[in-house]
Amino acid sequence: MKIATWNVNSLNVRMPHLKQWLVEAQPDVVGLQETKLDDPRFPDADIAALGYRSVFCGQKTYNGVALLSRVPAGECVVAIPGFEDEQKRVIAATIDGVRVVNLYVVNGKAVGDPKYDYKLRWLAAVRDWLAEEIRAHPELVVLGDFNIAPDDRDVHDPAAWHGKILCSTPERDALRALLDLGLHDSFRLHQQEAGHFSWWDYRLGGLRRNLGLRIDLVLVSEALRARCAAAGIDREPRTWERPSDHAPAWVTLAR
DNA sequence: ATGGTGGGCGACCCA
Repeated sequence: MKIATWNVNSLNVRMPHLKQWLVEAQPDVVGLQETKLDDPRFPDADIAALGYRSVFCGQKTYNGVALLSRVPAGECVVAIPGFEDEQKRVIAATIDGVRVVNLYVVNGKAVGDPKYDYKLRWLAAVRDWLAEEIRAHPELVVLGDFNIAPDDRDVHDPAAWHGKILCSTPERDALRALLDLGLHDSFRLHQQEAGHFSWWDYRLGGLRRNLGLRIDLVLVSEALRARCAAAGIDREPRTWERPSDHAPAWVTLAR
């Protein structure tokens, strides 16, 4: 079972990319972020033609998340319980017996910005929610655009990024609090090397100069850890014409 | 040099 995450930065623009990548990568489950489509505009028929069911929770212009799956998704949840939030950033469902939570974590803009405070409050609410989810569903995958680079190996220039947005200690502590629920960064179960990234800024020739961060993660619960056979990042779609600024990240779970 | 590119929308906001 191959499970992936991809921030597509507008599903309208990126449908051709998504199609090509689905054919090539053959994932069983995909969490999408930044679809930027309200629900009536979600292209579920086009995606069904590619062999995937869709559940989705979107809004116009900003945010928007979806889960695509080969088999039907059940028990779908589209908000953090008990947390007032206008922004469509979460969708969870049970697929083939695995609970999958797809997050589009708040970017935060800059340390100290009001959006940064919202990011930390949002992550605290997610932590409380996931504590309940992992209790109810021990076989849990939490994936998405976390907008946090877990440690300095995940940053092209740790000195330049030190303390900055996506790398600050409170953000990393908030991610740590999620991992402390009993989740593992699947990529680091298989790869310890620095310099593997999932996002490159459109500006400054970010991809060409490899000015990247690894902020797109697939976390697996302890109960799934032994089944986690491989993990990786598909850099290639980032090199295609008119790409998303993010690359897909994935994990395969053995039966 | 506090820049730059991209998406969506509608003449700025978000990343």
